Amino acid sequence: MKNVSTEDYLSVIYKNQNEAGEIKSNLIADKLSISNAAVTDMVKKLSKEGLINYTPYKGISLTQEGDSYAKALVRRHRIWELFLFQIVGLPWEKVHDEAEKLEHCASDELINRMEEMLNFPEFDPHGDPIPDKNGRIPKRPNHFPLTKADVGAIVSVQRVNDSDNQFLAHISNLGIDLRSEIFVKEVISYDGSMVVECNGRTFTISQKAASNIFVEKAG
Amino acid sequence: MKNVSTEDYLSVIYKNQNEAGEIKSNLIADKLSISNAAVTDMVKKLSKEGLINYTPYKGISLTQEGDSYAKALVRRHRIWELFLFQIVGLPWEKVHDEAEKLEHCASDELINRMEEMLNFPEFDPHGDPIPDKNGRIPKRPNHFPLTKADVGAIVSVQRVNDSDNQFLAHISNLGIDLRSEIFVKEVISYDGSMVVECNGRTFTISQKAASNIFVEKAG
DNA sequence: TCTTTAATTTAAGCAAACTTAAACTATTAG
DNA sequence: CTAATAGTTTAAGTTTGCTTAAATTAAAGA
Ligand SMILES: [Mn+2]
Ligand SMILES: [Mn+2]
Ligand SMILES: [Mn+2]
Ligand SMILES: [Mn+2]
Repeated sequence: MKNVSTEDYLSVIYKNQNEAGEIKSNLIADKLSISNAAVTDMVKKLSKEGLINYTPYKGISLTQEGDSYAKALVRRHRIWELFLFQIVGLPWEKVHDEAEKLEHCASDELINRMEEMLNFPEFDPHGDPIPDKNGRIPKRPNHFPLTKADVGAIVSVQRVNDSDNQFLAHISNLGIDLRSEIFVKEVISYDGSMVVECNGRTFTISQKAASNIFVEKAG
Repeated sequence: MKNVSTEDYLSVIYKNQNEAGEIKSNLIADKLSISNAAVTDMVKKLSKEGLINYTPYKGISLTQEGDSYAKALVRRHRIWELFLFQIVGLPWEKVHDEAEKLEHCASDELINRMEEMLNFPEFDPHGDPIPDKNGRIPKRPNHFPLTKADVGAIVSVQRVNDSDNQFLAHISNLGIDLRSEIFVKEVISYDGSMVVECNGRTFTISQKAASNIFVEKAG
């Protein structure tokens, strides 16, 4: 097992790489709240350790080894999140920060045991996929932001953006949960907010919030 | 919350202080597997931070503040241990090492939630007391090593030494658990080993093992 | 193409927590 | 009471991961 710092770099790279698998050093610095110079330093070390590909002034990307290490970290993180949510009963806006630390300090045995307790789940409390022991990532039907749903449609929540705790607490408060069904009654053209019905209650949801909720057409 | 290193020092001091509340720098170095020089360094810092009392060449002891911080750490550690044992189902020889890391990275909220799930327990899986939120430590009836039990006596296990995982796995294998009742049938004077009955099975237990099992007379 | 700007790297330095080796104190034995 | 020894501290140096400021490279606009 690598140290916490190394793990944080790998997981930031993994989560923020573009479609081509590349990331700017800039973005890493941003996400970790450190200077660019520190990133350059560390990136050299990670490269020497064979975890990333790096050519100065060009790009940064994960090697095979770095990628599978990062995938294992994401796995740990999401299993912790689901465990805290489902077994311990923490609300979904609190599990991420907790998991951010716990992911670095549980043995594989404990992670696997929790996975078993949770019955080998495919998705975390925010709807993000959990890689299995072999690094396989569950696929999911296409989903799109709630803002793209048509008036009159009934959709079901598949995933929510887990990067803003206030947002999570907010929609949870409105009664929106993973797998909730939402009936789109009206879209206010002025500001893009939506009038929806969910769990028998009708309320308005802002465009900003709706854009962070991902849904599929309800069958 | 202090950093991991500081926490490790405090908890080693707490757990290894003598009756007068003092500890040799020697012992700290030993327990943390680092040099004496490193301990001297750190001990100065902790002293400056008001967590320990320190006079060069004399003694090291916890201040009020250091003591209550250490107590909170022990609380975290033991709640984690019991949680892993009872809720997650890890065997008692595995919970200590896991808790050793987890104790540094769960929020108070999570610890308190686990405590609640466990119904405000008083003792960890090895029979060690769990300080409550206010630092109060549950008292327990007198207990003594199994080696001191008389032939013919029936005793119940109150606590086991949690510092050796092999020992824990061994006695667990023999069927000895916390609160097990043990009937002392015979003591072999040659090597001090004991023939005992526990859960209907009769077997021999070495003096070494028996000396790490603490019991009280069964009522 | 040349110049301006933005992104990135290099240089120099710092703090934390270690190390080994040497110097110092305290304790204990003769 | 002195000398040997055990325990502790100081000195000097290392590694890791960071900082700011200066230099370099790449990209974009005129
Ligand atoms: Mn998360
Ligand atoms: Mn998540
Ligand atoms: Mn323990
Ligand atoms: Mn214990």
